Amino acid sequence: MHAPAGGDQRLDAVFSALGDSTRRGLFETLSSSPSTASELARAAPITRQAITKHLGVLEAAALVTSERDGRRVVYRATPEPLDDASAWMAGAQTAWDARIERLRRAHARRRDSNAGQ
Amino acid sequence: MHAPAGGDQRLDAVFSALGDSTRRGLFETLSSSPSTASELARAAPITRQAITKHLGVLEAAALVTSERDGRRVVYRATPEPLDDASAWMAGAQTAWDARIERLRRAHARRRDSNAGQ
DNA sequence: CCAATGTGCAATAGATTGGTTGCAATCTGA
DNA sequence: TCAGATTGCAACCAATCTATTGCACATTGG
Repeated sequence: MHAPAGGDQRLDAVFSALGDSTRRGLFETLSSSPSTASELARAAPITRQAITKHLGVLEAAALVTSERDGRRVVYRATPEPLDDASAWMAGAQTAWDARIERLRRAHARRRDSNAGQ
Repeated sequence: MHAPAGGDQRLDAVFSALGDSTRRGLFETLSSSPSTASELARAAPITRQAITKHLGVLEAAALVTSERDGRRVVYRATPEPLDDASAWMAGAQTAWDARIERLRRAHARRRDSNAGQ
C-alpha cells in the first residue's frame, strides 16, 4: 500500500531540489527572467561553478531548462513539476482529513450508543 | 531582493524532509493512523533506529509530533507545514505567470506598432 | 586576430546524510 | 517481581552534497 511506488523518484528530485534556499532563490530569479550561470553568480555569494551545480540539480528535477545561445547557456524556469508536488501534498492532506473524519464519526457513534444511559 | 530571507529555514526543513520517499511514506502512514517507531520499523526494510532518525527529521520540520504514552512514543502527522510549502509554490507560479504575461503584452505591443507597415 | 568572456570538467576538502551495530535505561503485564 | 518490549544514545561507516580551486576549451567583439 504505502510501499515506495515508481513516480517517487520524480518527487524526490523536486522536493529535495526545493529543499535548499539557494536553489529556491535561483528558481525564483529565473521565474522572473532567464539568465546564465555567470550572471547569476555575480549576484550571489558563491562561485559560478557552485551555481552551475545548483542549476544542474534544478534541471534534473525539470524545474529549469537550459539552452545554448552562442557562448552563453541560458536557463529558464519551468514550473510544471510543482504540480506534481502540489498533487502529492493535496493527497496527503486528503488522507489526513479522512482520518479526522473517521475519528469524528467514531466519536459520534460512541456518543449515540451511550445516549440511553 | 531574492537573498535568502528568514523564514527560509522552515521551508528548507519541510521541503528536504519531503525529499525522501521513505519519509514521505512514513508521513502518509502516520496520516492514516498514529504509530510508534518500533511498529513502523516492523513494516519497513530498515532498522528501528533509522526510522527514528527519519521521524526526527520530520519532527524538526513540524510534519509530525511525538507524545510519550507509558513505554511507547506515539508519532502523529501534523500537516500544517504543507501550507507553507504550498504557499511558496503558489507564489512561484504567480511570479512565473506574471513574466509570461509581460512577454505576451510586449508581443502585442510589437505587433500593434508594426500594424501600419 | 586576440583578449576578454563564458563554459566544462576534474580534483579536492569538509559537512551532512542514511544506515548500521551495540548497549544501557525504562516501562509494563502476567 | 522480572522477563520482554520499547526507547535513547553513541560510535561508526560509506555515500552524497556543497563549495572550492585550477585549468582547458569555445566563442565573441573590437
